[in-house]
Amino acid sequence: MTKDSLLPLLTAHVLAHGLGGASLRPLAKAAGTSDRMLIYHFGTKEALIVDLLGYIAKVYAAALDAAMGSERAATRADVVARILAHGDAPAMQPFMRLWWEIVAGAARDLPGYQIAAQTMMAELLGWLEGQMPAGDPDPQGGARYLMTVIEGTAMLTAVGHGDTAQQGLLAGGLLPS
Amino acid sequence: MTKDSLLPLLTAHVLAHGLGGASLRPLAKAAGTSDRMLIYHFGTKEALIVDLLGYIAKVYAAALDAAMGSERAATRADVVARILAHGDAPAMQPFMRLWWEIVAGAARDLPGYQIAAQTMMAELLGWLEGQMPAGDPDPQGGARYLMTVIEGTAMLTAVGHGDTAQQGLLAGGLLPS
DNA sequence: AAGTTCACGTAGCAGTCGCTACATATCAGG
DNA sequence: CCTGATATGTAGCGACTGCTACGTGAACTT
Repeated sequence: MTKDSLLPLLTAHVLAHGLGGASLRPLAKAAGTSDRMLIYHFGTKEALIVDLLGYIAKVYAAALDAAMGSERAATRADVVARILAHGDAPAMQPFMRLWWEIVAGAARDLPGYQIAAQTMMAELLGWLEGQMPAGDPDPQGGARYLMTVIEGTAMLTAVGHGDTAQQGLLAGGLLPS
Repeated sequence: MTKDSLLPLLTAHVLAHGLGGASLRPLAKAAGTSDRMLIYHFGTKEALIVDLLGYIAKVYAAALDAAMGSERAATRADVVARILAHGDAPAMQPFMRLWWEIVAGAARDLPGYQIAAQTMMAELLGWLEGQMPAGDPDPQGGARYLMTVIEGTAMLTAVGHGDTAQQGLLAGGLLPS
């Protein structure tokens, strides 16, 4: 029972039940240990959360790499459509729910949240740059532009305004019609 | 001591200390009452939160109306610049921090969160529609497009990727250069 | 004047929180 | 064989959680 064998189990519990309300005893049960042992390994609940966020960021990076198709999209709209489909996949939804908790924690400057969120966004940006269509006039700037649009769409979707975002993407020429 | 006189004080406390970790006794102290009385008035903590979210949505609507300048912007980029400046104002930052908690709650389907978030986004959309430049070819779609971009920028700013979003807006022609 | 409802204080319930003290059990190195 | 570090279980601490039981003045109704 090392830290590294604990982190995947803790991640699974947090994906299912959330990060903000997580407490040591349920976390320990999910990981097959006791709260006593979690403190033994991580020292503090806060340190556990920080370690866990770092691990989740690495898992997210690996998931993005795995989802990276080798063929490039033909247009920016195709890039947007591809990544939105990826985010809408049922397998991604527990992660999406967790993501907004991470954003909320980052906005409140809780330890570890900012770094984890920045790591994941930097990873997404790199992925997007690699996905930009060949011959795009401004791949760097375009990737940043698409990331902004994509995250706005994700947020509006989370609060039930997904259709509004879709209409916006259409009006902006960012969805294949 | 009625509900309506309590809600502004509760809102102030929640803006300062967050919504997720709020518990009855600190809330009561901030409102000058006891936890006993909060339960007396609202019945349940959950009902209190739902009422509070509804009230906060109304406060947000009023704040938007008050911030609505009478003169229209000349370009879409000016609309974006104006509302981003509004969101970056120091007075708005406690609300922004709260906003991400609301989004996280909506993503987890906590009672009241979705409705409050939808109300606020609908209000913002209406405001944007009224702000679109005269002669804009597609005010409805354009407003939805700008809202998506603006919310994406807000999220990236919250996690410390504000500069990335700025570069994206520039590349998308959505910031006055 | 009697009865009813409202508004509020005090005290406390059962449960959970993060964390600790203490006792072991296991196992490698001298 | 002894010793020290690593690992784990049991019990519990004090603080806090949402919430309730109970009592009491004040106001309003009939």
